[in-house]
Amino acid sequence: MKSKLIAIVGPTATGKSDTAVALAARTNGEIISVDSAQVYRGLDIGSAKIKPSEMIAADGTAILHHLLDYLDPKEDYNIARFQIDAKAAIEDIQQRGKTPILCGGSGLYVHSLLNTSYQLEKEPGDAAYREELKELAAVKGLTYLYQRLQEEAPELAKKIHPNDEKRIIRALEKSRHGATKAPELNWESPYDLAIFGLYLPREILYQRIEKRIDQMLEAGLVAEVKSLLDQGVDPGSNALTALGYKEIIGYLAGRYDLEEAIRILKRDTRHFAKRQLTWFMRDPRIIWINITNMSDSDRPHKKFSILSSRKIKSKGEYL
RNA sequence: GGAGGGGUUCCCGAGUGGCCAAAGGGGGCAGACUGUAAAUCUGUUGUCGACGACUUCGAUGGUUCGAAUCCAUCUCCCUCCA
Repeated sequence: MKSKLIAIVGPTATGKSDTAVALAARTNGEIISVDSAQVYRGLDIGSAKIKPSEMIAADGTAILHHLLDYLDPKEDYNIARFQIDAKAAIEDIQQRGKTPILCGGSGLYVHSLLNTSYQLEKEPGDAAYREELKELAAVKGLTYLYQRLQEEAPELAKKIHPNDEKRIIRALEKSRHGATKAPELNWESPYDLAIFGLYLPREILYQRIEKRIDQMLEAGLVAEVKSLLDQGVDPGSNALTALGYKEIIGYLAGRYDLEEAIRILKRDTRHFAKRQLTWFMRDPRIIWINITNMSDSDRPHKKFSILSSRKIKSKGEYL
């Protein structure tokens, strides 16, 4: 018998965090953040991390959050580590008799938890070899690497575009450790699963994104980035290449003015939201909820009542 | 008032007689995605009953078998001189 698990997904700026808190309060749940930027300490404003005060539900229940703020921004991170950490958190929550609620917008990370085909432990990483391949790409050209991949692991090469350096290198890395082909995608979940997607029409979504970015600026995003830099975090680090950070860094480095940085950040965030949408729309298990006509104040409640009463519109219905 | 430069597809910007529905970039839209994923990469972007047709390169008229490209007039913008 599979154990129960709830997930709240959707593009950025749709109010996933609030919804998850409201839901957790009613389901005796704890929240696991599925977000590649919010794992870092000090990335608060730009990553739109939930504040401690917001972790208290309307009825006063304090909701526990996992996988937030547990990494130094100087550390590198990856999906394999995330999978281990998140699975441990899920198990921990379940053992205490609570309901794990996944909440986040990193599509790949969500997949790695909810699809049995993601057996990352079978595909070890090889940092040294990766560096070597990067060198090779720079010296001999990407085409050379791609051809090498085609010879070594044609099945792997088939799924990768010749321009996609990161994936070519990773595939070569896998091939060296015995992989010959990519795993099949499936929608089989290890859990008794309910995934809810928060949906907003594109136009409204984009408005909310812009508004949220303006608020981040007001809340001191520039100062946050400066402080991270002052702490010696490398501008090219994993943490600082996140949205909201790399754009402000460009401004601080004098590559353009603040106005331009904001423009770029808004644009990049729109692009990101689209990618998130593309990712989640593929997943046939997601139950989509159109939250257009819910105001900010009643959103958590309404969202919750929709989720709990199961008066849910399916993807097909609202589209 | 005089001299010069320029108005190109959503935007920027190339194109100086046919190979131009028009390079390139941006933006938009769509997609991929299994150890950097808020990353990386791809496709598409005048209209249509669509291996063809139609409309487009400030406007109008002309030259030519053929024009975004040449000529004339008009119009708007920019620079310099007065």
